[in-house]
Amino acid sequence: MSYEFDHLRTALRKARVRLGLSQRELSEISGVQQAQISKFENGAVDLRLSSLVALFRSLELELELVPRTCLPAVQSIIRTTLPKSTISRKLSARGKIAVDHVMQGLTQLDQTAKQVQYLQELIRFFERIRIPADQTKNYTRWVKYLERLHAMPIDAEKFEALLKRTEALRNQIERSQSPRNQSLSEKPAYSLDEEDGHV
Amino acid sequence: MSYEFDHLRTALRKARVRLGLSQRELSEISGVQQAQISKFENGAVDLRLSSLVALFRSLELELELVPRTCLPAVQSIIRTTLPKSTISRKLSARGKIAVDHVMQGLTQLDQTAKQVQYLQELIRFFERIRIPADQTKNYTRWVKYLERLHAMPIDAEKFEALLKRTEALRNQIERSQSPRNQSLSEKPAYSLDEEDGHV
DNA sequence: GTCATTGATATAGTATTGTATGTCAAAAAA
DNA sequence: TTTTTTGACATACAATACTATATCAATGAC
Repeated sequence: MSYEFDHLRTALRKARVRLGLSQRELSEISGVQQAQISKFENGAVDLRLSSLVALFRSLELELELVPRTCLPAVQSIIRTTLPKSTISRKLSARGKIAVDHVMQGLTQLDQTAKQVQYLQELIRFFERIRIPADQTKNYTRWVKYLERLHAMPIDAEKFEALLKRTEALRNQIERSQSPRNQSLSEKPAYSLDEEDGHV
Repeated sequence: MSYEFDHLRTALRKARVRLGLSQRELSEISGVQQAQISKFENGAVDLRLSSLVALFRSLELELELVPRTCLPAVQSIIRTTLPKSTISRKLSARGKIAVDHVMQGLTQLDQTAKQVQYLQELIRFFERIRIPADQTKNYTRWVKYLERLHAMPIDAEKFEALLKRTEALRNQIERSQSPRNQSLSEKPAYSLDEEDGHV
Protein backbone atom coordinates (compact mmCIF):
# COMPACT_ATOMS: atom_id res chain seq x y z
CA MET A 1 0.00 0.00 0.00
CA SER A 2 3.02 2.24 0.44
CA TYR A 3 3.77 4.60 -2.45
CA GLU A 4 7.17 5.80 -3.59
CA PHE A 5 7.90 8.10 -0.70
CA ASP A 6 9.18 5.69 1.87
CA HIS A 7 12.13 7.93 2.52
CA LEU A 8 9.77 10.68 3.68
CA ARG A 9 7.86 8.26 5.90
CA THR A 10 10.95 6.96 7.59
CA ALA A 11 12.48 10.40 7.78
CA LEU A 12 9.48 11.65 9.69
CA ARG A 13 9.74 8.92 12.27
CA LYS A 14 13.49 9.32 12.61
CA ALA A 15 13.27 13.09 13.03
CA ARG A 16 10.44 12.81 15.52
CA VAL A 17 12.25 10.25 17.63
CA ARG A 18 15.48 12.21 17.42
CA LEU A 19 13.66 15.18 18.94
CA GLY A 20 12.21 12.95 21.62
CA LEU A 21 8.65 13.73 20.60
CA SER A 22 5.79 11.29 20.85
CA GLN A 23 3.19 11.12 18.10
CA ARG A 24 0.75 12.85 20.41
CA GLU A 25 3.18 15.66 21.14
CA LEU A 26 4.00 16.15 17.48
CA SER A 27 0.30 16.14 16.84
CA GLU A 28 -0.19 19.06 19.24
CA ILE A 29 2.69 21.03 17.79
CA SER A 30 1.82 20.46 14.15
CA GLY A 31 -1.95 20.29 14.34
CA VAL A 32 -2.02 16.97 12.52
CA GLN A 33 -4.00 14.20 14.21
CA GLN A 34 -2.02 11.54 16.03
CA ALA A 35 -3.90 8.86 14.13
CA GLN A 36 -2.79 10.42 10.86
CA ILE A 37 0.82 10.51 12.00
CA SER A 38 0.71 6.87 12.96
CA LYS A 39 -0.87 5.93 9.64
CA PHE A 40 1.63 7.95 7.67
CA GLU A 41 4.62 6.48 9.45
CA ASN A 42 3.24 3.07 8.55
CA GLY A 43 2.50 3.97 4.96
CA ALA A 44 -1.24 3.62 5.42
CA VAL A 45 -2.19 7.11 4.31
CA ASP A 46 -1.45 9.42 1.40
CA LEU A 47 -1.17 12.73 3.25
CA ARG A 48 -2.00 16.05 1.72
CA LEU A 49 0.77 18.51 1.16
CA SER A 50 -0.49 20.87 3.86
CA SER A 51 -0.33 18.13 6.49
CA LEU A 52 3.11 17.07 5.36
CA VAL A 53 4.49 20.58 5.48
CA ALA A 54 2.96 21.17 8.90
CA LEU A 55 4.58 18.00 10.23
CA PHE A 56 8.02 18.61 8.79
CA ARG A 57 8.09 22.28 9.73
CA SER A 58 7.45 21.26 13.31
CA LEU A 59 10.53 19.09 13.10
CA GLU A 60 12.78 21.85 11.71
CA LEU A 61 12.74 20.23 8.29
CA GLU A 62 11.90 21.83 4.98
CA LEU A 63 10.48 20.09 1.93
CA GLU A 64 12.75 21.12 -0.90
CA LEU A 65 12.76 20.36 -4.61
CA VAL A 66 16.08 19.04 -5.81
CA PRO A 67 16.97 18.48 -9.47
CA ARG A 68 18.01 14.89 -9.87
CA THR A 69 21.35 16.02 -11.28
CA CYS A 70 22.43 17.52 -7.98
CA LEU A 71 20.78 14.99 -5.69
CA PRO A 72 24.08 13.37 -4.62
CA ALA A 73 25.62 16.72 -3.74
CA VAL A 74 22.61 17.75 -1.70
CA GLN A 75 22.37 14.45 0.10
CA SER A 76 26.03 14.63 0.92
CA ILE A 77 25.57 18.06 2.47
CA ILE A 78 22.65 16.84 4.52
CA ARG A 79 24.59 13.80 5.67
CA THR A 80 27.63 15.79 6.74
CA THR A 81 25.65 18.56 8.39
CA LEU A 82 23.14 16.50 10.28
CA PRO A 83 25.35 14.48 12.64
CA LYS A 84 27.04 17.64 13.88
CA SER A 85 23.86 19.01 15.36
CA THR A 86 23.72 17.16 18.65
CA ILE A 87 20.38 18.28 19.99
CA SER A 88 17.72 20.27 18.27
CA ARG A 89 16.88 23.85 19.04
CA LYS A 90 13.31 22.65 19.46
CA LEU A 91 14.17 20.26 22.24
CA SER A 92 16.52 22.76 23.86
CA ALA A 93 13.77 25.35 23.81
CA ARG A 94 11.42 22.85 25.35
CA GLY A 95 13.99 22.13 28.03
CA LYS A 96 14.39 25.82 28.78
CA ILE A 97 10.67 26.31 29.16
CA ALA A 98 10.46 23.37 31.52
CA VAL A 99 13.39 24.68 33.54
CA ASP A 100 11.81 28.13 33.78
CA HIS A 101 8.53 26.68 34.96
CA VAL A 102 10.15 24.58 37.63
CA MET A 103 12.40 27.41 38.77
CA GLN A 104 9.41 29.68 39.18
CA GLY A 105 7.76 27.01 41.30
CA LEU A 106 10.87 26.81 43.46
CA THR A 107 10.54 30.42 44.68
CA GLN A 108 7.69 29.33 46.90
CA LEU A 109 9.89 26.65 48.41
CA ASP A 110 11.64 26.98 51.78
CA GLN A 111 14.82 25.31 50.59
CA THR A 112 18.05 27.02 51.45
CA ALA A 113 19.02 29.42 48.73
CA LYS A 114 22.28 27.54 48.47
CA GLN A 115 20.62 24.34 47.28
CA VAL A 116 18.54 26.16 44.72
CA GLN A 117 21.66 27.91 43.52
CA TYR A 118 23.40 24.57 43.12
CA LEU A 119 20.51 23.30 41.04
CA GLN A 120 20.72 26.36 38.82
CA GLU A 121 24.43 25.78 38.44
CA LEU A 122 23.81 22.21 37.34
CA ILE A 123 21.21 23.30 34.85
CA ARG A 124 23.37 26.05 33.47
CA PHE A 125 25.78 23.29 32.48
CA PHE A 126 23.21 21.92 30.04
CA GLU A 127 22.84 25.33 28.46
CA ARG A 128 26.55 25.89 28.17
CA ILE A 129 27.45 22.63 26.47
CA ARG A 130 25.94 20.76 23.54
CA ILE A 131 24.17 17.62 24.55
CA PRO A 132 25.83 14.76 22.66
CA ALA A 133 23.67 12.73 20.31
CA ASP A 134 23.83 9.56 22.39
CA GLN A 135 22.52 11.46 25.41
CA THR A 136 19.47 12.88 23.68
CA LYS A 137 17.21 10.20 25.08
CA ASN A 138 18.36 10.83 28.63
CA TYR A 139 18.04 14.56 28.23
CA THR A 140 14.56 14.14 26.76
CA ARG A 141 13.56 11.99 29.68
CA TRP A 142 14.80 14.62 32.08
CA VAL A 143 12.86 17.36 30.26
CA LYS A 144 9.70 15.29 30.44
CA TYR A 145 10.37 14.71 34.12
CA LEU A 146 10.55 18.49 34.59
CA GLU A 147 7.32 18.94 32.72
CA ARG A 148 5.64 16.40 34.94
CA LEU A 149 7.09 18.08 38.03
CA HIS A 150 5.66 21.39 36.98
CA ALA A 151 2.15 20.01 37.06
CA MET A 152 2.37 19.32 40.80
CA PRO A 153 3.39 21.29 43.90
CA ILE A 154 7.05 20.79 44.73
CA ASP A 155 7.86 19.89 48.32
CA ALA A 156 11.23 19.25 49.92
CA GLU A 157 11.18 15.60 48.98
CA LYS A 158 10.50 16.30 45.31
CA PHE A 159 13.17 18.95 45.28
CA GLU A 160 15.68 16.46 46.60
CA ALA A 161 14.74 13.98 43.88
CA LEU A 162 15.01 16.69 41.24
CA LEU A 163 18.46 17.63 42.46
CA LYS A 164 19.63 14.03 42.43
CA ARG A 165 18.26 13.35 39.01
CA THR A 166 19.72 16.49 37.52
CA GLU A 167 23.08 15.69 39.06
CA ALA A 168 22.89 12.21 37.56
CA LEU A 169 22.18 13.54 34.11
CA ARG A 170 25.04 16.03 34.34
CA ASN A 171 27.44 13.25 35.25
CA GLN A 172 26.20 10.98 32.54
CA ILE A 173 26.61 13.68 29.91
CA GLU A 174 30.03 14.60 31.21
CA ARG A 175 31.14 10.99 31.00
CA SER A 176 29.66 10.66 27.53
CA GLN A 177 31.46 13.64 26.10
CA SER A 178 34.76 13.14 27.87
CA PRO A 179 36.18 10.64 25.32
CA ARG A 180 35.87 13.26 22.60
CA ASN A 181 37.58 15.96 24.68
CA GLN A 182 40.13 13.52 26.03
CA SER A 183 43.12 15.25 24.48
CA LEU A 184 41.87 18.72 25.32
CA SER A 185 40.81 18.10 28.89
CA GLU A 186 42.99 17.29 31.87
CA LYS A 187 40.30 14.98 33.16
CA PRO A 188 41.48 11.37 32.75
CA ALA A 189 39.21 9.03 30.84
CA TYR A 190 39.82 6.15 33.25
CA SER A 191 37.63 7.47 36.04
CA LEU A 192 35.21 4.66 35.36
CA ASP A 193 34.25 4.20 39.00
CA GLU A 194 32.35 7.50 38.98
CA GLU A 195 29.03 5.75 38.87
CA ASP A 196 26.75 8.69 39.62
CA GLY A 197 25.57 11.04 42.32
CA HIS A 198 28.66 13.10 43.06
CA VAL A 199 30.63 15.82 41.37
CA MET B 1 -6.54 29.92 -0.20
CA SER B 2 -2.93 29.13 -0.93
CA TYR B 3 -1.04 27.35 1.84
CA GLU B 4 2.60 27.72 2.74
CA PHE B 5 4.09 25.89 -0.19
CA ASP B 6 4.04 28.53 -2.84
CA HIS B 7 7.61 27.69 -3.71
CA LEU B 8 6.55 24.20 -4.71
CA ARG B 9 3.66 25.54 -6.77
CA THR B 10 5.81 27.99 -8.67
CA ALA B 11 8.64 25.49 -8.98
CA LEU B 12 6.30 23.07 -10.70
CA ARG B 13 5.24 25.60 -13.29
CA LYS B 14 8.80 26.79 -13.87
CA ALA B 15 10.13 23.26 -14.29
CA ARG B 16 7.31 22.27 -16.58
CA VAL B 17 7.77 25.30 -18.81
CA ARG B 18 11.52 24.87 -18.80
CA LEU B 19 11.03 21.37 -20.21
CA GLY B 20 8.64 22.74 -22.79
CA LEU B 21 5.78 20.57 -21.56
CA SER B 22 2.15 21.62 -21.60
CA GLN B 23 -0.12 20.76 -18.69
CA ARG B 24 -1.76 18.13 -20.84
CA GLU B 25 1.58 16.53 -21.74
CA LEU B 26 2.74 16.52 -18.15
CA SER B 27 -0.59 15.00 -17.27
CA GLU B 28 0.05 12.11 -19.64
CA ILE B 29 3.57 11.54 -18.40
CA SER B 30 2.76 11.77 -14.70
CA GLY B 31 -0.71 10.33 -14.65
CA VAL B 32 -2.07 13.36 -12.80
CA GLN B 33 -5.12 15.01 -14.34
CA GLN B 34 -4.55 18.21 -16.27
CA ALA B 35 -7.27 19.91 -14.22
CA GLN B 36 -5.39 19.03 -11.05
CA ILE B 37 -2.17 20.43 -12.43
CA SER B 38 -3.86 23.68 -13.35
CA LYS B 39 -5.47 23.95 -9.92
CA PHE B 40 -2.23 23.19 -8.13
CA GLU B 41 -0.23 25.72 -10.11
CA ASN B 42 -2.86 28.28 -9.12
CA GLY B 43 -2.91 27.26 -5.48
CA ALA B 44 -6.48 26.01 -5.65
CA VAL B 45 -5.81 22.49 -4.48
CA ASP B 46 -3.98 20.76 -1.64
CA LEU B 47 -2.50 17.83 -3.55
CA ARG B 48 -1.79 14.49 -1.99
CA LEU B 49 1.78 13.37 -1.66
CA SER B 50 1.43 10.63 -4.28
CA SER B 51 0.29 13.14 -6.90
CA LEU B 52 3.04 15.56 -6.00
CA VAL B 53 5.74 12.94 -6.21
CA ALA B 54 4.40 11.71 -9.54
CA LEU B 55 4.47 15.23 -10.94
CA PHE B 56 7.92 16.12 -9.73
CA ARG B 57 9.46 12.80 -10.71
CA SER B 58 8.23 13.39 -14.23
CA LEU B 59 10.14 16.66 -14.20
CA GLU B 60 13.40 15.12 -12.99
CA LEU B 61 12.91 16.65 -9.57
CA GLU B 62 13.04 14.90 -6.23
CA LEU B 63 11.20 15.96 -3.10
CA GLU B 64 13.89 16.03 -0.46
CA LEU B 65 13.82 16.77 3.26
CA VAL B 66 16.37 19.36 4.27
CA PRO B 67 17.19 20.29 7.88
CA ARG B 68 16.63 23.98 8.27
CA THR B 69 20.23 24.39 9.41
CA CYS B 70 21.60 23.45 6.01
CA LEU B 71 18.89 25.00 3.87
CA PRO B 72 21.10 27.85 2.61
CA ALA B 73 23.86 25.47 1.57
CA VAL B 74 21.42 23.23 -0.27
CA GLN B 75 19.69 26.10 -2.01
CA SER B 76 23.01 27.47 -3.08
CA ILE B 77 23.94 24.14 -4.63
CA ILE B 78 20.65 23.97 -6.46
CA ARG B 79 21.02 27.52 -7.71
CA THR B 80 24.53 26.98 -9.03
CA THR B 81 23.83 23.57 -10.52
CA LEU B 82 20.56 24.30 -12.23
CA PRO B 83 21.62 26.83 -14.88
CA LYS B 84 24.33 24.46 -16.11
CA SER B 85 21.84 21.81 -17.18
CA THR B 86 20.92 23.05 -20.63
CA ILE B 87 18.20 20.66 -21.66
CA SER B 88 16.58 17.88 -19.71
CA ARG B 89 17.17 14.24 -20.38
CA LYS B 90 13.41 13.95 -20.55
CA LEU B 91 13.09 16.32 -23.46
CA SER B 92 16.14 14.85 -25.18
CA ALA B 93 14.63 11.41 -24.88
CA ARG B 94 11.40 12.71 -26.32
CA GLY B 95 13.35 14.21 -29.19
CA LYS B 96 15.11 10.91 -29.87
CA ILE B 97 11.84 9.02 -29.96
CA ALA B 98 10.38 11.53 -32.37
CA VAL B 99 13.47 11.30 -34.59
CA ASP B 100 13.33 7.51 -34.62
CA HIS B 101 9.67 7.53 -35.60
CA VAL B 102 10.20 9.97 -38.42
CA MET B 103 13.30 8.14 -39.66
CA GLN B 104 11.37 4.90 -39.80
CA GLY B 105 8.71 6.63 -41.88
CA LEU B 106 11.39 7.87 -44.27
CA THR B 107 12.40 4.36 -45.36
CA GLN B 108 9.22 4.18 -47.41
CA LEU B 109 10.13 7.39 -49.15
CA ASP B 110 11.68 7.61 -52.63
CA GLN B 111 14.04 10.41 -51.72
CA THR B 112 17.59 10.02 -52.78
CA ALA B 113 19.58 8.30 -50.09
CA LYS B 114 21.88 11.30 -50.12
CA GLN B 115 19.20 13.69 -48.88
CA VAL B 116 18.13 11.33 -46.10
CA GLN B 117 21.75 10.96 -45.12
CA TYR B 118 22.10 14.73 -44.94
CA LEU B 119 19.07 14.91 -42.65
CA GLN B 120 20.58 12.28 -40.39
CA GLU B 121 23.78 14.24 -40.30
CA LEU B 122 21.92 17.36 -39.24
CA ILE B 123 20.08 15.48 -36.53
CA ARG B 124 23.23 13.83 -35.26
CA PHE B 125 24.42 17.34 -34.51
CA PHE B 126 21.67 17.74 -31.89
CA GLU B 127 22.71 14.51 -30.23
CA ARG B 128 26.38 15.43 -30.18
CA ILE B 129 26.04 18.87 -28.59
CA ARG B 130 24.08 20.18 -25.63
CA ILE B 131 21.18 22.38 -26.59
CA PRO B 132 21.74 25.76 -24.89
CA ALA B 133 19.10 26.94 -22.46
CA ASP B 134 17.94 29.81 -24.61
CA GLN B 135 17.25 27.41 -27.49
CA THR B 136 15.05 25.05 -25.49
CA LYS B 137 11.87 26.59 -26.83
CA ASN B 138 13.00 26.24 -30.45
CA TYR B 139 14.15 22.70 -29.89
CA THR B 140 10.86 21.85 -28.21
CA ARG B 141 8.93 23.28 -31.13
CA TRP B 142 10.97 21.19 -33.52
CA VAL B 143 10.33 18.04 -31.47
CA LYS B 144 6.62 18.73 -31.46
CA TYR B 145 6.80 19.30 -35.20
CA LEU B 146 8.40 15.87 -35.59
CA GLU B 147 5.70 14.32 -33.44
CA ARG B 148 3.04 15.90 -35.61
CA LEU B 149 4.85 14.75 -38.73
CA HIS B 150 4.87 11.20 -37.53
CA ALA B 151 1.12 11.12 -37.38
CA MET B 152 0.82 11.67 -41.14
CA PRO B 153 2.31 10.06 -44.28
CA ILE B 154 5.45 11.89 -45.40
CA ASP B 155 5.63 12.86 -49.05
CA ALA B 156 8.39 14.65 -50.93
CA GLU B 157 7.01 18.07 -50.05
CA LYS B 158 6.88 17.34 -46.32
CA PHE B 159 10.35 15.91 -46.46
CA GLU B 160 11.63 19.11 -48.02
CA ALA B 161 9.99 21.17 -45.28
CA LEU B 162 11.45 18.90 -42.62
CA LEU B 163 14.89 19.29 -44.07
CA LYS B 164 14.59 23.07 -44.20
CA ARG B 165 13.27 23.35 -40.70
CA THR B 166 15.91 21.05 -39.25
CA GLU B 167 18.61 23.00 -41.04
CA ALA B 168 17.23 26.22 -39.63
CA LEU B 169 17.26 24.89 -36.09
CA ARG B 170 20.83 23.66 -36.47
CA ASN B 171 21.94 27.09 -37.62
CA GLN B 172 20.09 28.85 -34.85
CA ILE B 173 21.64 26.63 -32.20
CA GLU B 174 25.08 27.02 -33.73
CA ARG B 175 24.75 30.78 -33.69
CA SER B 176 23.46 30.71 -30.13
CA GLN B 177 26.34 28.69 -28.76
CA SER B 178 29.05 30.34 -30.82
CA PRO B 179 29.69 33.24 -28.39
CA ARG B 180 30.67 30.74 -25.73
CA ASN B 181 33.05 28.84 -28.01
CA GLN B 182 34.28 32.00 -29.66
CA SER B 183 37.85 31.57 -28.50
CA LEU B 184 37.90 27.87 -29.35
CA SER B 185 36.29 28.01 -32.76
CA GLU B 186 37.64 29.57 -35.91
CA LYS B 187 34.13 30.62 -36.91
CA PRO B 188 33.77 34.40 -36.57
CA ALA B 189 30.94 35.72 -34.39
CA TYR B 190 30.15 38.56 -36.76
CA SER B 191 28.39 36.48 -39.40
CA LEU B 192 25.11 38.14 -38.48
CA ASP B 193 23.74 38.18 -41.99
CA GLU B 194 23.28 34.40 -41.96
CA GLU B 195 19.54 34.65 -41.59
CA ASP B 196 18.63 31.00 -42.03
CA GLY B 197 18.38 28.18 -44.57
CA HIS B 198 21.99 27.59 -45.53
CA VAL B 199 25.02 26.00 -43.95
C1' DG C 1 1.90 -3.62 41.53
C1' DT C 2 -0.16 0.65 39.85
C1' DC C 3 -0.54 4.30 36.84
C1' DA C 4 0.68 7.02 32.78
C1' DT C 5 2.53 7.02 28.19
C1' DT C 6 2.94 5.37 23.73
C1' DG C 7 1.71 3.70 19.18
C1' DA C 8 -1.64 1.36 16.53
C1' DT C 9 -6.52 0.98 15.36
C1' DA C 10 -11.46 1.79 15.02
C1' DT C 11 -15.71 4.28 13.93
C1' DA C 12 -18.69 7.80 12.10
C1' DG C 13 -19.41 11.95 9.86
C1' DT C 14 -17.43 15.75 6.94
C1' DA C 15 -14.55 17.86 3.53
C1' DT C 16 -11.62 17.51 -0.20
C1' DT C 17 -9.11 15.28 -3.66
C1' DG C 18 -9.13 12.34 -7.68
C1' DT C 19 -11.33 10.78 -12.09
C1' DA C 20 -13.55 11.33 -16.37
C1' DT C 21 -15.26 14.57 -19.46
C1' DG C 22 -16.28 18.56 -21.54
C1' DT C 23 -16.26 23.64 -22.57
C1' DC C 24 -14.24 28.01 -23.63
C1' DA C 25 -11.34 32.02 -24.73
C1' DA C 26 -6.81 33.32 -25.84
C1' DA C 27 -2.56 32.34 -27.95
C1' DA C 28 0.14 30.01 -31.36
C1' DA C 29 0.80 27.56 -35.59
C1' DA C 30 -0.51 26.48 -40.22
C1' DT D 1 -7.84 33.35 -41.80
C1' DT D 2 -8.47 28.75 -40.13
C1' DT D 3 -7.02 25.21 -37.16
C1' DT D 4 -4.66 23.55 -33.13
C1' DT D 5 -2.89 24.06 -28.71
C1' DT D 6 -3.08 25.72 -24.29
C1' DG D 7 -4.63 26.75 -19.66
C1' DA D 8 -8.55 27.61 -16.74
C1' DC D 9 -12.73 26.05 -15.32
C1' DA D 10 -17.17 23.09 -14.66
C1' DT D 11 -19.75 19.10 -13.23
C1' DA D 12 -20.88 14.57 -11.30
C1' DC D 13 -19.39 10.60 -8.95
C1' DA D 14 -16.02 7.74 -6.51
C1' DA D 15 -12.31 7.45 -3.31
C1' DT D 16 -9.95 8.96 0.52
C1' DA D 17 -8.06 12.19 3.78
C1' DC D 18 -9.40 14.77 7.82
C1' DT D 19 -11.76 15.38 12.42
C1' DA D 20 -13.06 13.94 16.86
C1' DT D 21 -13.03 10.49 19.93
C1' DA D 22 -12.18 6.16 21.89
C1' DT D 23 -9.98 1.69 22.81
C1' DC D 24 -6.22 -1.47 23.67
C1' DA D 25 -1.83 -3.87 24.40
C1' DA D 26 2.86 -2.97 25.41
C1' DT D 27 6.12 -0.41 27.58
C1' DG D 28 8.07 2.39 31.06
C1' DA D 29 7.94 5.28 35.41
C1' DC D 30 7.40 5.31 40.22
